[in-house]
Amino acid sequence: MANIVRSDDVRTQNRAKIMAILRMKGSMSRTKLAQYTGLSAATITAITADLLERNVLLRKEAPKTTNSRGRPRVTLTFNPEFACVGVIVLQLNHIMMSIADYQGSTIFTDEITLETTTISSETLLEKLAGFFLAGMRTAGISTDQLRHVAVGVQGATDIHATKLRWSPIIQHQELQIKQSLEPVFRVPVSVHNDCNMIAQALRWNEPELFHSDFAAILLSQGIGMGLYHNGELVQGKRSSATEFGHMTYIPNGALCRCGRHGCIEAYASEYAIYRNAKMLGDNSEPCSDISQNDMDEIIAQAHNNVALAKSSYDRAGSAIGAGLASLFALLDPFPIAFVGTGSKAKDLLENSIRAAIGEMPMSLQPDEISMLFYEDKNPLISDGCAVTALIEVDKNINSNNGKVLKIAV
Amino acid sequence: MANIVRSDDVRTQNRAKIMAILRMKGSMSRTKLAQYTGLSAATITAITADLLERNVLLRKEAPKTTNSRGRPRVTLTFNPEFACVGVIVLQLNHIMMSIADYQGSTIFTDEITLETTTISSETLLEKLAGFFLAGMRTAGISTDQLRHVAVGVQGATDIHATKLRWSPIIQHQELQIKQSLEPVFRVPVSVHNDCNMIAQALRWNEPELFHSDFAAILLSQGIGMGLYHNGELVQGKRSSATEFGHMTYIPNGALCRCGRHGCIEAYASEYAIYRNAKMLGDNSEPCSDISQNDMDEIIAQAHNNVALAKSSYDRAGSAIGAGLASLFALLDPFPIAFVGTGSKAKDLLENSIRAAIGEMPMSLQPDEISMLFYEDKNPLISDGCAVTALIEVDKNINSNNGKVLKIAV
DNA sequence: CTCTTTAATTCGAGCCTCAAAAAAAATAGT
DNA sequence: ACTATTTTTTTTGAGGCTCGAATTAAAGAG
Repeated sequence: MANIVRSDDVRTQNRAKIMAILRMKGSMSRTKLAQYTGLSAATITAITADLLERNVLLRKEAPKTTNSRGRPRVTLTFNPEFACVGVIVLQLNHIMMSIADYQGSTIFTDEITLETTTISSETLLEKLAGFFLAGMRTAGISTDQLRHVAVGVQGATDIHATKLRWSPIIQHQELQIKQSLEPVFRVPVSVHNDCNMIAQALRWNEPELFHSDFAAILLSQGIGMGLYHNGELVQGKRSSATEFGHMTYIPNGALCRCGRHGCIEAYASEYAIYRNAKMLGDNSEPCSDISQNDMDEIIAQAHNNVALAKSSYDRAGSAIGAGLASLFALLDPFPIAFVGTGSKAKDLLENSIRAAIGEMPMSLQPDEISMLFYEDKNPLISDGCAVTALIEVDKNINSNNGKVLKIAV
Repeated sequence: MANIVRSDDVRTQNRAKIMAILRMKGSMSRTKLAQYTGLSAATITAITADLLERNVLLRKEAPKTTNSRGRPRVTLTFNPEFACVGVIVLQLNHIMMSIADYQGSTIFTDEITLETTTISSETLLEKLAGFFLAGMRTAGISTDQLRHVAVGVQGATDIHATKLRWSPIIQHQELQIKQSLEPVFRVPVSVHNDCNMIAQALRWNEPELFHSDFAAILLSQGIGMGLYHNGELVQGKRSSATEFGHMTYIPNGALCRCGRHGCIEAYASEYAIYRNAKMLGDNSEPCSDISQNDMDEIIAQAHNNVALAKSSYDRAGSAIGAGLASLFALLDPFPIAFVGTGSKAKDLLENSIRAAIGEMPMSLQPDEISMLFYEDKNPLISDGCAVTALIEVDKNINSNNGKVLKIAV
């Protein structure tokens, strides 16, 4: 139900609208803002004057290319120096970090490897914090400028973006990331599923293709999904993740990493393709450390028409296609982005995916469904986290009237 | 993006909130309204004064049971005579209609049978209109009082609630219900999927059990679903229906009524259970006219441990359970209402459904999932339509400042 | 150096909500 | 019967917000 509306809620809403448009478009003049928002010029002046005074926005030097008559428009942008945000991406045996200014430009980035599976929760959290702070120091950025840190993780997070509920990359459950990092960073920390961050990044980078309704499917060790429906991220009731990989493909079928049988992941993930191509049997224990070389080799075999390799990819495609068919039955068809090393096998997968989707009940042609492939997931995850962090800062500025939100120690 | 912009939008929002609470609770005093909405007493007075003057609300004679001190509270309700709404439910060979007053009490109801499958679209639409208007005359209600007609149909409607896109009960596609009935009734007409109406009714009747996140699954000739997630009805991008029955259960499995193979419906609908129990084969043409007697007989056999009958129901339960497991992987587990004659077999289905849901990856116990069974679908569909129609009228009063919206001929 | 054009700002009107004060309508007590 | 008390509702004035109209600012055109 819509919330109570007071007079100053109107201002908050409209300011949010202006900031959101500016975030999306980068920069814009007041007149254009009035057109986009539908607000009057007077209101735009009032709101932007406030934001300019508070140093949130900046008057940008006009390009002056337009040789038209009249008073020139003044372009407004976010002030890059107003704040900065941090990104930490936690993956199997790998941590990335980056720092972006308030305009969204990355100003520093670093990564390290470390054994995530054997390490204790406490040590892992200490490492995360230490590695990020080291990056801040190297980049020469004072912690005073930091306003938010978004953490992207492989695994299921909770709906409130506070913790990692379950993940294949760590042994113990319930990694309380927000709770333990906030006292260190002294700014709000949020925790997000990597696939959702990929979807966020795609939505940001290619709004014409991916906006209201689309899915990003991550093909790697596991199978993940970030799904937007009606312009909103689809999340569970408690957990963040739309666990596409754990939808049922074959009842009582192949053994999945999650312990159940017949999940899509048990047919379409790297370990599933690997064990099928190596004839290890559908109920053999999922391998967690398959090298990229191993996978490349299977792809090469498939390209050379080695039957077993080819059929392994066919099976993976069929599993993904069947899952998509089910999803399309629920929400109608939408475009899909396949992300991650698995999409190196684009040509091996696409046909069987389309075949398995088959004809939709509503006589929708399968060819209408657009599929795009992105091999490199990491820049997308980072970008998604950065955007998410910036949006959080924007929200904060808006609701707290620009007061810097710091966490008490 | 949220859209509150102007000062009067604030009023519209807050008035909507008051009306929604009053709709839900039936009646309430101004003081209680202030508590529930969080608005100040002054604002409640202003808004309700306006609604009282426009005859939308009514001062209800106080029950006077409370022998407390102080000025007695005046209870406010919707004025039953302010308007009335119509309901038409279109099913296989069957039409129901009813009329409800503005408070939601049903004041007239009627039904007829007619061959929906053989009739032409034009004749069917004429029949619908004629039957409803005849009901209005019999009930002695002037068409001036009518403010909205909600049509509930079996099949997929479009997202704008204007037409029936596809249905097993008619031969031709794209039945333009809104377009052809509005000129006759001269009030707005909306078209809704029956399962969504069932969900709406359950949400209304039992808000403690079914509110933000739940599904209603209709078990009858086909398998339908009305799904609420995060307090909102889940709909497709273009079509209304979450086609649970057409999610894939067994790839390339049994023949479904939709023409594809392996849908849940091809295992769990009446025709699926019937053809399995009668050993007609999974690819035999789906029967559309199985009598309730036939189904009752199979249920009786199953209760008498006839293996084939029992296994038919087991299989149906497994199909439904597998579908739910997939849905739970996407959205986390939620309570389910099983509705329709199929839920007569409650005891035969529940165990195999729960078994197929199995253990959820997030270590959620399957017993936590509450399942309720409702044999009689029709009152739920009617109630859902009535509530939907009333909400439409409320919206209209709110946005058009109470002016009666009539359709020009 | 003035005219025209376009952008941005200022100002008063009109809403809306809210808190505080006032009024209304009952019961309790003497 | 009459006053005090209690609770609900209304009235009143202040403050915030957006909007349209008028005004000011900052260019190019002639």
